[in-house]
Amino acid sequence: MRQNTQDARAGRLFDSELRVLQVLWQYGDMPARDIAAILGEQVGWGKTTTYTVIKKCLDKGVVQRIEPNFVCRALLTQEQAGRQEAGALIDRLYQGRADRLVAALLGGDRLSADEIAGLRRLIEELPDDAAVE
Amino acid sequence: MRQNTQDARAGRLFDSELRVLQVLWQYGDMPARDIAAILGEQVGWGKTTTYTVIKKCLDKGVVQRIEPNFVCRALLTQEQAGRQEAGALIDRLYQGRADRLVAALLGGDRLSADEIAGLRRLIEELPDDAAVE
DNA sequence: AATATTATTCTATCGCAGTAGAATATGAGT
DNA sequence: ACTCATATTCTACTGCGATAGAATAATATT
Repeated sequence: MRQNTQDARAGRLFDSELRVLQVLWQYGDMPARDIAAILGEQVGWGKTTTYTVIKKCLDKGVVQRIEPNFVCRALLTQEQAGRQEAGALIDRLYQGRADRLVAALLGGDRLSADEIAGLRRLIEELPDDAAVE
Repeated sequence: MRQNTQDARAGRLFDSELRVLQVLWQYGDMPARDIAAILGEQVGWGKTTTYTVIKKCLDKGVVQRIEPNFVCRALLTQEQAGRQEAGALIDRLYQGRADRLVAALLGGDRLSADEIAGLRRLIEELPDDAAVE
């Protein structure tokens, strides 16, 4: 019997893969062994764990392997990953309407006054007719 | 060897549980057997599956059982669930900064012109000093 | 009350994300 | 070329979310 009857998230990134990507986003291209060192220290992973997860990222096409030295390069930007995940959340919990998520955040307590001010500036600069669909 | 080295999501709702909640949000309080009927049709679940998932919701405290007739009531609003999930996403991918998520959405293509206009109105009505932290 | 039907629980299977030990390959130093 | 150290792969275990069959309890029907 199949799992996840109708899977909404296609190329979902797992937490473990995200950890690898985050290292690459933070430090740029980097040999696998260094990633292992960093994640070993940051989250206590054994080095084989890191290599295994990197492998999955390679298979999934979100990381590229460059020789020599098993240098890893993220093929997905942090922005792309963020949008992708946000999109999945919006579909799962906000009936596909991004504005409802934004409204929920504006109405919640996760935004400081400064942040709201920044967003206000941002949204005022946006052209009225942006992103016509 | 513990799994999920440092789990960011505490009371996370699983997709299956969300399905049950969504039925309750949509139709209001409802006997388990009716939920099973709906989910059987909507997503093809066997009825025992529904009962099992409902049980988990009960254990987790997000659904309340009311007798007679095993009536289920959501103890978590859709808004609460949405904020909770959004918060997890923000922590996972936006360094805990909600405004970055909003900015990403504003910069993306998930918002129509109408939606942006609505948000602009919303944000303009917000007091400058809302949600001081 | 005996029987049929439907509701509910008990318990189990399955697949996958997370994790890593042991085996192997690669390179450095002599 | 040989030894040692380190890098990389191979393979496997584990826990849990998803799913549901079989057993039991409750209710309706005759």
